[in-house]
Amino acid sequence: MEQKDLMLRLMKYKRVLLQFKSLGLDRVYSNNLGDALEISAALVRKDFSHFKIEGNRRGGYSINKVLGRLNRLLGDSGLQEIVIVGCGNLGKALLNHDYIREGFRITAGFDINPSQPELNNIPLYPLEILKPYVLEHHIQVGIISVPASAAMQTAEMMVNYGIKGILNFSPLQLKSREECRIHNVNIGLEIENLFFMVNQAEKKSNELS
Amino acid sequence: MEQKDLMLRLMKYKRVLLQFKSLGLDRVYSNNLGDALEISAALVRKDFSHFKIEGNRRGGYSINKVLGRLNRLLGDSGLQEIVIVGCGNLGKALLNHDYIREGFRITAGFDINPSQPELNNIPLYPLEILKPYVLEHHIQVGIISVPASAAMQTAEMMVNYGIKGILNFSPLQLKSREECRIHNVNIGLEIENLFFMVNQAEKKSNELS
DNA sequence: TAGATTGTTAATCGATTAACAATC
DNA sequence: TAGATTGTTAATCGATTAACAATC
Repeated sequence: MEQKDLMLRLMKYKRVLLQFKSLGLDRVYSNNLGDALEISAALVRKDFSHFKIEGNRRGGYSINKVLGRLNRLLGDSGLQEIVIVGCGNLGKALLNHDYIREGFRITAGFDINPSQPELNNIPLYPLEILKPYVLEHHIQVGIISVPASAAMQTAEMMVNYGIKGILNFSPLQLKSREECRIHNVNIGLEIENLFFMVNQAEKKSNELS
Repeated sequence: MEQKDLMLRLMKYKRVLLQFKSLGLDRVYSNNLGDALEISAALVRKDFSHFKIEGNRRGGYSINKVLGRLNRLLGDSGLQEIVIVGCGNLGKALLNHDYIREGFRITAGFDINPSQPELNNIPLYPLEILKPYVLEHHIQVGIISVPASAAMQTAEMMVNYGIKGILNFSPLQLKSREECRIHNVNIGLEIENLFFMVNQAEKKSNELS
């Protein structure tokens, strides 16, 4: 959890700072960032000092300076290429979105049986092409949006072809391994969790009254 | 984090136990569950003992007994109804999935301009219908799958109509409030994070060689 | 019995926060 | 200077783990 949370925070700092900047601001205080991320100002300062991001004891932090440092830390590694395996509705939804601002670009979709040759200017290939494509383009990260029944073998394939990171949208929980990090986005679990918390909150407010 | 993580673990226990059961097993050991969830066996026992879920010092835990207890804890509250606001590709993808096994059901989709009257037997309504629908059906949880530009006002509406939990798929980070829990699923952030971790792992292996 | 697994205590570990001196 | 904010230390807090006695 630790390292992952910290890095997610750095990415969030970056996004918030870019927003502030686009609003015309030059400097921020630790408590501005704390408010935006819903964390304490102390934690912001701690994070920054951990990475030698320095501010001014009166004037807070220079947005540009912090952004520069964050880009170096997060690897301002240009536009990264990713692929999507599984071009049903979910895959198409992801293909339709423009992620370029977020630092990556979906360059191809794969499906056992693509319903169309391209979508949003991104080519859709049959699954057989995945291996040569990944090898040729040195793809490091991919998205799985196939049905649960195909998820395991899809992941297997992707790992075999050398993919190092997978975002898995299938309901099947996949395990990370040494050679490949897998993040599971389990929509059902999230909803179930929301219901639980909502019910909790209700119980609590009933107790009070 | 604390409570939320614990509850997510309980849900994962439940899912894994259901799988084990469907495989014909009767009993499990703490280390089976630990392996499945990628946590330590000690944590499993701790969680169980915290909720007075008892096992047998030699024979592990009875799957049925644990499941019974988990259902009571998690609120085996029948099939819950949820709605989706935003029926573009992502919304359609979610509408197409059958979540009944996961304990809830999407009963309606809403869009400023629905492209079709129904999908997967679920009616799609224009946004004006959202308010009466939510009130009449006592909807507690909803999904936001609208573009970033519409996300904030969509959430505002939903909260006003009395929705208590939102799963937000738009790239705009929304804040939870007292009256309504919001979970953000930020795909861009997840991918960015994967790239970071992949690069980290690479660096580390380069250092070793 | 011998062996294995639970249940629980105490130890560890790490993340977060409080608080305040340094300083702009 | 007076006031405000950083940078950092020490304290807190809570989650996780190690370890082992209890016991099936």
